[in-house]
Amino acid sequence: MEEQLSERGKRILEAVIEDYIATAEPVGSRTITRSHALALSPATVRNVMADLEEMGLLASPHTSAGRIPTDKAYRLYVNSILEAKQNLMPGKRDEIRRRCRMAGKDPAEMLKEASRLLSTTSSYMGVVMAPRMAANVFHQMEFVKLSSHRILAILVSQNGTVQNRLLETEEEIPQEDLVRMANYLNGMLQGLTIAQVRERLLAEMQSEKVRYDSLMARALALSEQTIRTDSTEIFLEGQANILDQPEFADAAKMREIFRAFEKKSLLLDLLDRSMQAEGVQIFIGSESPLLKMEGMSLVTSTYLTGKDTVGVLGVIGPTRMGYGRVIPIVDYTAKLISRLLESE
Amino acid sequence: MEEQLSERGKRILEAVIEDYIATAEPVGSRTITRSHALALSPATVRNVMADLEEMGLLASPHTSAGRIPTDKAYRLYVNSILEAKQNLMPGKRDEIRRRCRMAGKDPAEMLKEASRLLSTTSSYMGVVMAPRMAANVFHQMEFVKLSSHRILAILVSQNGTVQNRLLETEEEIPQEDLVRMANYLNGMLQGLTIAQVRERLLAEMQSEKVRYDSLMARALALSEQTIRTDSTEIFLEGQANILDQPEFADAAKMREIFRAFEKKSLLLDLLDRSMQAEGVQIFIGSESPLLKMEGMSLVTSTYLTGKDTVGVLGVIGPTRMGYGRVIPIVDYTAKLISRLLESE
DNA sequence: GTTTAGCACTCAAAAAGTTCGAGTGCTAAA
DNA sequence: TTTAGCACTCGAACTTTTTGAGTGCTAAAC
Repeated sequence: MEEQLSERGKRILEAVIEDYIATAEPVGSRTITRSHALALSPATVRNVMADLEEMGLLASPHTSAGRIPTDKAYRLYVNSILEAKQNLMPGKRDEIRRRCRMAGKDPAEMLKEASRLLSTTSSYMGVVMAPRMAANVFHQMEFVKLSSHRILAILVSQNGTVQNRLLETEEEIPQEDLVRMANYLNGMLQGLTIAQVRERLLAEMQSEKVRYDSLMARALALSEQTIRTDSTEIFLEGQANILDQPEFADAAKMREIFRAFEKKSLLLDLLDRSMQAEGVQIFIGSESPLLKMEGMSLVTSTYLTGKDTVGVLGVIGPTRMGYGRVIPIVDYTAKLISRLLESE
Repeated sequence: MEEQLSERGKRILEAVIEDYIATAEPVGSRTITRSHALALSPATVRNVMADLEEMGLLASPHTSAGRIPTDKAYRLYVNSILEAKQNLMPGKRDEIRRRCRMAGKDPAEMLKEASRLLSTTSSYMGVVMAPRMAANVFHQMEFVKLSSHRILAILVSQNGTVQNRLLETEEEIPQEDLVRMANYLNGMLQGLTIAQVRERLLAEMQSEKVRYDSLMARALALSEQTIRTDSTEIFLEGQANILDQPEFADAAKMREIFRAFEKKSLLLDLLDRSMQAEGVQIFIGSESPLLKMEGMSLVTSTYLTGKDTVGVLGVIGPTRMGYGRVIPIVDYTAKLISRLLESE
């Protein structure tokens, strides 16, 4: 634990990590001297590896197997990549752009597409969390009368996000009233964020003047119902990709993982956390608070859809993940999506 | 193949199927005499089983194993269940109703919820195909101006289905014009189905009078863009459930299945087919045209969301599925959804 | 003082060999 | 027609053996 990491140690550690990422097999001293042009004999490498093991950077599954990197080693490795700030290979960049057919899609669809994009280009799972509705800017509200007692409420945000809700009313409300209600609300709520809208509606419902205007009261009630829910959407795509990872080959583990991701609330926690900081962030295996994330890592980046509306997207894969490849993909995709979504 | 199925043969076949459904293990003559109160010795059962095998209803994986039912046997079995028209256990019925919290949801969300419902109550996969948009009845169209060159088009069907599309315009269109355009279109398209709307728009775009009214022309163009796509949505839920099925325990098979369902087009074909006929339909393993469906069966039923709008929902599980349980679930859910969705 | 060759040792995985028992088909008696 | 009896089959599960990649240590080489 004490000793400082020498330059040579660093190179060997890197070699182990890269080999392990490539093969998913414990890496032996021999393999390393062959694949990575180090002018060292296996014996020397062995010595160094023993040191690395002592430092908690490598572990051996059993005596006569090679070494595998620990989470601590991955962390070191990833940090050095992040520092280097590698650029995305131009080929990949083109691929991403090409696959990114977003024309005419509304934001929700675009995010789903982005998730799919992340999953196919990384060949792991893509995940995108939509910005909290609360941060969106109110643009317009509309009440569409479907039949005598059914009204469809449509809430449009400035960035094009649409939320609708089907409302059943006790008494029939005439069409003109619906229009007047919408006008009244649209005037009142212009330019507020959805969170502010919510407050404003509640405040307004308390106020004196509303007491005597049943139309307004009703308008407030309806809009309040519409805006009440704020379920953050998460788009998780490419789950089948993780089936290809040898570390999850056994059925029990697979099941566990799929079950874990079925409850999106876990994921939500994690993504929420990575929304705190800007830019690319990485959670490696045990660093994540999700027990079920054992053996998995998450590479995320924040993206913007407007001034204050920030969402998170990223890639989930095995801890043994091609970080060098994935990090730029996530980074670039986040920027691309920000560009495409930012209200002009 | 020749011989007719005797009453006794039928009972034994049924016993084999039910045991196999319960255990997923080949069923031996012994087991049957024990579990199903047949006053017969194993030897007799063996004789009968040999006959059944000859008829192509049973198969043995190898000499010293029990027998498993063939798809042909399942077909026979399922038909007899369908004839019997079992009712859903009242407990299950309550469970379904209770879990079915649909208040305030728009149709798309309700269908997704229904799919989840099917999956949890059956413990297989739930699948719901939304009715083709084309069959929906046009109710209203709305253009919301988001910024100078971005317009959000919202298309509302009579049943509450909403479809929106983000449009970029070359030149800025003033708000009043958007309102006039919407009014013009809404007047023209009232009460038509979406399919008819599409035709009508195209026809109108050809007509003389539009040539000289650029506003109308633009209105038509925008609405045509909005309505152009008709991607049928499919909601597939509970995929993790099939991981619990012993027959898919091995990783390769799982992967194959997940991959197959990732492309929803395959599923679409199959569901489209089952939309031809009314009521509960069953596709057993090899009967399905999907090669990948090997070992899987599909129980579907049509549902209605209006007069002519028909969708399909159902359960996908292993061929070795509890049909007696699943069929009533699917049947009842279809009816429930029809009731909830039918425009009052 | 590193570095490396050499060597005994370890241990999982693969291969080969055993045992076990559920299940069969056939025959002959009930 | 049914059933008891019995020899036979064959995969699953368990054991044993073999194999070889990999290790740690020691002592010689640089």
